[in-house]
Amino acid sequence: MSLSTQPYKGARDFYPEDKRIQKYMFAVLRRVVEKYGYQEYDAPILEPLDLYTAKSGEEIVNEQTYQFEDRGGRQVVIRPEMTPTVSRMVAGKRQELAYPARWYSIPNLWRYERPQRGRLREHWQLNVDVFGIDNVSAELEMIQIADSILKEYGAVTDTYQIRLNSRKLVDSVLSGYFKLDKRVVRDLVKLIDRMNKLPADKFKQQLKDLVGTNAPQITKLLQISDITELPEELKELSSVKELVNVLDSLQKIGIDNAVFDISLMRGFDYYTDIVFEVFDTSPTNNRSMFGGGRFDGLVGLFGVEPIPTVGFGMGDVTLQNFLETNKLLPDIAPETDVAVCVIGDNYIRAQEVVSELRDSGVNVSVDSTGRKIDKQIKNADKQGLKYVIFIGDSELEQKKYGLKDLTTGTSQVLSVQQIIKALSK
RNA sequence: GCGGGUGUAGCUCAUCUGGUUAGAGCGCCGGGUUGUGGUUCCGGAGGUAGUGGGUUCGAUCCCCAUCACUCGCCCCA
Repeated sequence: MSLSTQPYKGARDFYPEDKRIQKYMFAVLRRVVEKYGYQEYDAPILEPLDLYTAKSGEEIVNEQTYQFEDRGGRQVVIRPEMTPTVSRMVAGKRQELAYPARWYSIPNLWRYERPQRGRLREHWQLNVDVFGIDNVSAELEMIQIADSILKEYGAVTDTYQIRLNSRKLVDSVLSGYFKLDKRVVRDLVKLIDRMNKLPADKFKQQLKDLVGTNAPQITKLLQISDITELPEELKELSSVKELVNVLDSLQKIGIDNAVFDISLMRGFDYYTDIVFEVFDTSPTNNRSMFGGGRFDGLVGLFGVEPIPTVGFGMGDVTLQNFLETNKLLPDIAPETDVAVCVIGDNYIRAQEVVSELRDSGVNVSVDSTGRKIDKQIKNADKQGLKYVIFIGDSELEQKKYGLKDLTTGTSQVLSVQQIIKALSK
């Protein structure tokens, strides 16, 4: 029986060509987020179990996380999300942080479930959070960042859609306006969340079972596509006014693909107010690429005064699907700039030239195999390198070396300094 | 956790309703005389058909189990 070469179920190996793509994707994320004044943090991949049981649903923690008992008898979880961790960190230094605190991270997260398109067991997720802002400028900034990220990749606005809703609004409507029982509200929220996945008649039936005579009115409400279509009495709610404010502001700063979606719920209980998601509009990736919202209560779970927080997360798997579908991933060159073909027994003598190149910031790999030149060139080409340099007896004597561009097939004979110049542009 | 699909060479796939030594393209390796790849020509290696069991004179093909991949459901961080 031989060992399998496959990576663990639902997790990916990153061969150099894959890692290059990831590096590119993350570089864009970091660049944009840092432009907005966010600072990077990190934390351990392991957390104590009760960090999650304190605030998430039982099922998620018990059935969808990797847990174990460590040698000291502690219940440990491999982090399935970053939000509890960052809340923990902020709570821990609550007194000494400068607010608003703008933080980001790109952690790898694990969840135990069946892999499918856009959803693996291990993924990386950009987490962007701002702590200490209690007005909608924070929500606005989050959406602006999300939008900037996609634009930085070269995405055009009709390939994605930003959807907004408000937990407060939904709550006011269902418990206030329709006077529904708390338990009914909770079930209804879950049902609405699945609205677009259920067949229309099935949804209708379940809705009727849940809310009885209110069904026609709720159905009507769910069909609203623009926030101005809400009944007049609801428009007076502060939650509605805030949403209108955000939507208007987005228009003003040039983001015109944001819409109100009263059916948008998001799975987590910890959201307290405005929530948003960015959807990939291509039919092959019918998923939200990222989502977030306001969760003012989390930091307070650690026994300190609560801090208003808005944040969002964005997974690398759905993002990569989006980028691939829209052909937004460039060809990414390897880290190595040039391969040196050593001709004859000159490996040691070539070192001086190689060092000079490296000292000038050129990434150089040296073929020390001693095999024929055509093999050496072929190998460099296969690795995706753009240049090779030939170093043999005559070159070392004349201190001039052949520089060959493998993409064009042309070559020049140059001094080391000239090579450095040629490679630096 | 539940359901559908798939599993033949490194990769993409053939093997026509079960029938003798399972094929192709690409890739890989070697060569076309000694210091320049990608084209072309010649040659070559490589598969116990995911794994285990069953039916059959005979199984890549049918049945069961199992594993993996994949799509969807549940759930969604």
